[in-house]
Amino acid sequence: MTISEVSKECNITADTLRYYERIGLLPAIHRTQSGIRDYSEADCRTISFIKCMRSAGVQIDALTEYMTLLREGEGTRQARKKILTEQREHLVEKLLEMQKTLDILNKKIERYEDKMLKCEQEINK
Amino acid sequence: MTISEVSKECNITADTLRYYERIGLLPAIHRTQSGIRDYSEADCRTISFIKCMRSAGVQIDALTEYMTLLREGEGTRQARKKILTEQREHLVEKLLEMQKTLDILNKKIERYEDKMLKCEQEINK
DNA sequence: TTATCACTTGAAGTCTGCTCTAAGTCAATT
DNA sequence: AATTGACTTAGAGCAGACTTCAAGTGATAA
Repeated sequence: MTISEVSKECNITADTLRYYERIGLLPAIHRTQSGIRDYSEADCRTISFIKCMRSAGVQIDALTEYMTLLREGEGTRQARKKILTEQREHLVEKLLEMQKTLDILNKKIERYEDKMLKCEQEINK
Repeated sequence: MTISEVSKECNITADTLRYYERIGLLPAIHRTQSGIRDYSEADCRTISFIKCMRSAGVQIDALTEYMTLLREGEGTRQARKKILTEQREHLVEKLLEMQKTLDILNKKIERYEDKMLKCEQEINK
């Protein structure tokens, strides 16, 4: 697959894909004779995974570390698992915090609704 | 309250507090004769609210807009409510996305555990 | 009185994560 | 043969959100 195909399929710009490769988040992608990137199915799955993690706020550094270990093979399984569980913890923490914020927002919005209702009643008296 | 007291209480650096004031997210804080910031209880509540929203990823721009409207008074109630409900929608969206990511992470970690278990069994044969 | 300390300012610097530009290559169509 | 269009590169630029710096003020403790 060419960069633009992957870009469309994964909804990620070509610039970002090249950027990810440059910083080592993606491996060196296979090229055609003319030097054009040719992404494999596995590359696509990797990209989807990265996109998912990034959209949830997982830092590029952590992902890069994980991907690097993955390329290093079997011996790094423990280390990879550790990264994933760490990131899971961060995620859970963030989720709780956001839940708390959502509660506060809900209450605030409710108060706005109450106030507006009262105003209307005042007008219709 | 001085900037350092607020800084400690709200767990936000003095630099950030000054920065927030400079960009208009916080109002011009009352000063002592010698020009030192003197935060009120209301200021503190505002700061706590901002901190909460920021930690959930609400953009400074949206908060600034909200705070500006708040200072403009009663006539801006509708507009303020709109901002809050918009931000709530963003939050809910993000929460769902993160939940999805968490599921994927959980599955991936599970697979690591399975594999490791199998390896152990292999060794103990 | 001098040193210390918390505060002040405006501006520059930093970090993360892209995003864009300029200049060029290559393959395919007109 | 020339044009089109998708690709390539290195490197610059940008947005958001701080963070640090340099230089200065003003109150208080030794």
